[in-house]
Amino acid sequence: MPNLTLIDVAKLAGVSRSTVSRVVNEDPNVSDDVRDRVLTVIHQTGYQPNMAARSLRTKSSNILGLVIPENVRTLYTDPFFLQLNQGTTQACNAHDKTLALFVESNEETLIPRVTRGGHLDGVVVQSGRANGRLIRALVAAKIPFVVAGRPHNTNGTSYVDIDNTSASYSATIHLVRLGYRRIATITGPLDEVAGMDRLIGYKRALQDRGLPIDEDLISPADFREIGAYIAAKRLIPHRPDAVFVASDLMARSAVRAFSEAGLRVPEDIALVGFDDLPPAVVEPPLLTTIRQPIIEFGYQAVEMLIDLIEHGQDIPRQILLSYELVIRDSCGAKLKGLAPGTGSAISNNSRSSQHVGL
Amino acid sequence: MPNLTLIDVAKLAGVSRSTVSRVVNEDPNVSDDVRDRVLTVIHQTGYQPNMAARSLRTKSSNILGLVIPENVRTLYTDPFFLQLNQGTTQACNAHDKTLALFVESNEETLIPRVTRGGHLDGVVVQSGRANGRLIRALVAAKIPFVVAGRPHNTNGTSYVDIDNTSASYSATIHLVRLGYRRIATITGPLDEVAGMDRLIGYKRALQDRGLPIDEDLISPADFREIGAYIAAKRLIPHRPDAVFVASDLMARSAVRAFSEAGLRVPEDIALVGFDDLPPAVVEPPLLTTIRQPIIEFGYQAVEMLIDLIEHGQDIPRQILLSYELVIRDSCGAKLKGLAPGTGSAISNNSRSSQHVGL
DNA sequence: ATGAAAGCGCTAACAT
DNA sequence: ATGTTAGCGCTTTCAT
Repeated sequence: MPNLTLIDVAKLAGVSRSTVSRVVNEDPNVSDDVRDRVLTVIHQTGYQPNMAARSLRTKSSNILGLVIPENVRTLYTDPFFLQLNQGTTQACNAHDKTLALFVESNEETLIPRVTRGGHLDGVVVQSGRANGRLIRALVAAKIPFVVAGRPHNTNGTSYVDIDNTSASYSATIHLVRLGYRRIATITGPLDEVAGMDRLIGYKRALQDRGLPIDEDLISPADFREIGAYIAAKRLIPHRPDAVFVASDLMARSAVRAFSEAGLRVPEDIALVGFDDLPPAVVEPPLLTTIRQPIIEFGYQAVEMLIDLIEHGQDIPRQILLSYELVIRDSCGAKLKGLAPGTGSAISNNSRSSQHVGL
Repeated sequence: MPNLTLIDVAKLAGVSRSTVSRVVNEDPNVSDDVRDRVLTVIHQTGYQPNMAARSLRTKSSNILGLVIPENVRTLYTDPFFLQLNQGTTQACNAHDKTLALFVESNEETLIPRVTRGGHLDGVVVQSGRANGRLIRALVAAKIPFVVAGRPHNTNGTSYVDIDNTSASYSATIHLVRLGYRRIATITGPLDEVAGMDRLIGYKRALQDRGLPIDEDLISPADFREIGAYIAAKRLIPHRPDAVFVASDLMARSAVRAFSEAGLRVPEDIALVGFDDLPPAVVEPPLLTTIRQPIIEFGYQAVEMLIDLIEHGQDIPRQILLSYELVIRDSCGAKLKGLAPGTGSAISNNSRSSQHVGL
């Protein structure tokens, strides 16, 4: 039977309500016997402090928001979001925070639901899409926030991300090392940070190894299946011997496009993907790919957010997480007898996450 | 710049704060010109009412909880939970409710997090597992709740479920109609309602068609892969010609067990599954199975909960949703030329959901 | 170490 | 139609 208040407990314990409050909040300035008495009453009655009243006073609710400006269906279907979510949920559990979910592709209705006063101590924003309006609204509402996963606009905001440039650099270098010379790329959307960074890494790798950058071998796409299919077809006449594809999902499309043109992967054309999500291993050829620590990623975003809430967010914090190159079949390393092992060999970047300058 | 209150708005608009409150809450007793004036100020200032204060007064937070007594990993991996979740999330969006997520397999820590006062207007509990303690805690805390998905303890509680008995009855009848006579079953855990109900439907179908119930043909399992594998092996010496398996995941295990014994599905032994989740169609033989409207299911649970919150929960409400028998390859209907069509033919129970007596 | 009292921002009688 | 007022349950000075 709850609905009892501090006053009820105070009466039962024969003390004032301030004392009960102190006990509940573990204030050391309470004598041991009084504390025991109060605690006993609390346990017997099952008293639970009223959160609304508490947050009204303290201006803090212990609730963190997870904002995903996407369709509900997308969230529960796309393995990227699922893993990101898993990480954030686990982190909230670990820190005893309540997690509120805001999933809606329409910013118009999403924004007021999130900013609607007082509810939230802070939010994690998940999306690769442009979300300038949302972020501006968050700033205006003074809600602390961290952007997780492919942030679009990063100036002055705190975020957690993969080091996309460095990862795509490694992927491309891997292909160079295997002896390929006409290395193409199928990119993500170039107006997204992740898409652009992965292209930059690709270019930089070619430059560093003295290979020419051939615009015909750069085929822009959009992280989606059809876009990648078309992009792959476009590449064929230019006879690449390898392709770095900016996501596993797109890599699968590319495999299809190539095989329709009679090109086998990796015999006729090698492939490296990005993500290491289920599409990478759903069917042969198993994809050599860049593994992102996505769960970790969601986890870190929450921890950063909590830190921001507790210690102020004047200085934006930014973390880049490391990745792994997972070598499987599509790059042809095994074919060439160059794979380090039988199973999926893993080559690490830097094991620990690296902080990046402000 | 938020952090302004009713009083600030009132001053700026030259009215009292009750008037502003009335405008915000769409009370008709406000003259048009005053309303306009206040609304203007609200828009200009970007005022948003403080939720904590509001819920302290009204005893209502507009937050619904989604309680899932499972591992976080399970939630984000098991397609059943994913779909259930999708439905609840969509319903919360549609009703402009904030959704708070509580995912934790340990009831010890889960319960206080959920009941911790005042937060929640109500919760949807998702689980097939025994959750007596959780439910008792909810009752004690006077938090309205609805159980979604295979509730264990149903006395006096409101819930949404599939009509498991009727569905398994249909599945079994389908096998009888196809001419099978030694029809076995691999069950779910018999201490769960869903597991038991599916067994009951199976038995009832055999009885109704004058077939004997042979205990040797009833092989208990637990909705898990290994359990089902063993259960299937156990069945083989008794030479069933068909099996009704209480979940698709288990059906896949059974296919494996049979094929290892040289039995082909459906040529040597027919199979009907349950769920119509991805495992049903991931590889041949495509499973004939019972499709549950799981998303709908989560959606209905939320709507029921809202109704409970608004109109009192003295009378527990209980809804059984209809299912569909999806005919694919594993039952052998096509083999026998008895399938209604080429694609997956669908036979309906009753299209609309049916309310079940109190 | 404990109690008294003020007030967080809001809504809902109750007045007018 | 609008204003006045009294709390909702809690934390937090300020006294003692």
